[in-house]
Amino acid sequence: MKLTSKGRYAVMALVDLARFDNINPVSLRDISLRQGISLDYLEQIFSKLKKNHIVKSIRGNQGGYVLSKNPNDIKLTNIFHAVDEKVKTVQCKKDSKKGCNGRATKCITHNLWDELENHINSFFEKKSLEDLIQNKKENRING
Amino acid sequence: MKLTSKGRYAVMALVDLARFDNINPVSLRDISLRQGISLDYLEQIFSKLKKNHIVKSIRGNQGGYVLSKNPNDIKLTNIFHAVDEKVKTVQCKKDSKKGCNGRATKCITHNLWDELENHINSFFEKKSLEDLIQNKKENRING
DNA sequence: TCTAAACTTGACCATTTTGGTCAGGTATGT
DNA sequence: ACATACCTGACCAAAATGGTCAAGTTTAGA
Ligand code: FES
Ligand code: FES
Repeated sequence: MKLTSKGRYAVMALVDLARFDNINPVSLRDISLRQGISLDYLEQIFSKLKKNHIVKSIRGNQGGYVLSKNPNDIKLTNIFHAVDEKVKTVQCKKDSKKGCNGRATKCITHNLWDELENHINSFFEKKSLEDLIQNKKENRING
Repeated sequence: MKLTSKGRYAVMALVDLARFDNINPVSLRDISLRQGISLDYLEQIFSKLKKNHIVKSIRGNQGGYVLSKNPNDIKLTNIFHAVDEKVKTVQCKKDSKKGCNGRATKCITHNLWDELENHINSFFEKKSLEDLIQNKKENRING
């Protein structure tokens, strides 16, 4: 079970973006340099974030991206959903009665994996971008 | 983030095994047929389970595998650890002060991923094989 | 108006991981 | 002796990952 870089980068980039308080658009180039993420890869990620209305783009010189919502309204769930980072504990479809590999029934551990999936998703539903900035501020005060 | 088949199969197979109450050894062939898992693949998995003292093997005719501990003492953590199914939310080493991709410091979201990892692992530490058999029995009574 | 900065799109690709298969063994109960 | 079942290790195809590369389009500002 591992978290892919795409999901991790998406959150990192948005936290970086959120720190600038939406006053000026932030260029991907800046995020790329600060966070050490390939610019080309960031472009792929932000294209998806934009399609999912998490960020807005401002084209042209001095352009860049801004958050399109309040950081409190952007949950990790939304971000992960936008970049196709899904939690998958099973291979069989939820709505189907069939099991994995096309077997006739669900397997004996099926409930367990459902529980696990819910357990993980609940973490993503609770955390918002705001929480991550808060932590940042706390860290700055404490450190 | 997905759970690999290896981890899923390991748990499935052990639940199957645990249902037979350790009286007679259970052959991988039987588990393979009942659970729909390739025999050759099961052998790889059980080799690791054996090395980690989760099961014992009995060779020869009428041989097979038995649990080497009480189902209550076998947590999902132990099983996953045995088959190298790890939870990895980051790429950087925990003990190192360096960040991912060999960067000098940890990234701004590092704490978050640590939290996530702990959140997931806590699920695996709580659940034992016994819990899964219990559920099975309950299901049989209720259904 | 021209140009550089920055967004946009989509094809492409090397490496790694996954989820196995295959071909041989070896041990042991009957 | 022979069938059953464990054991070992090599091998492999397909998918996912984590990008790169090329060729644009849009717009601010000189
Ligand atoms: S997880 Fe799909 S059938 Fe059990
Ligand atoms: S996760 Fe490795 S540096 Fe942040």
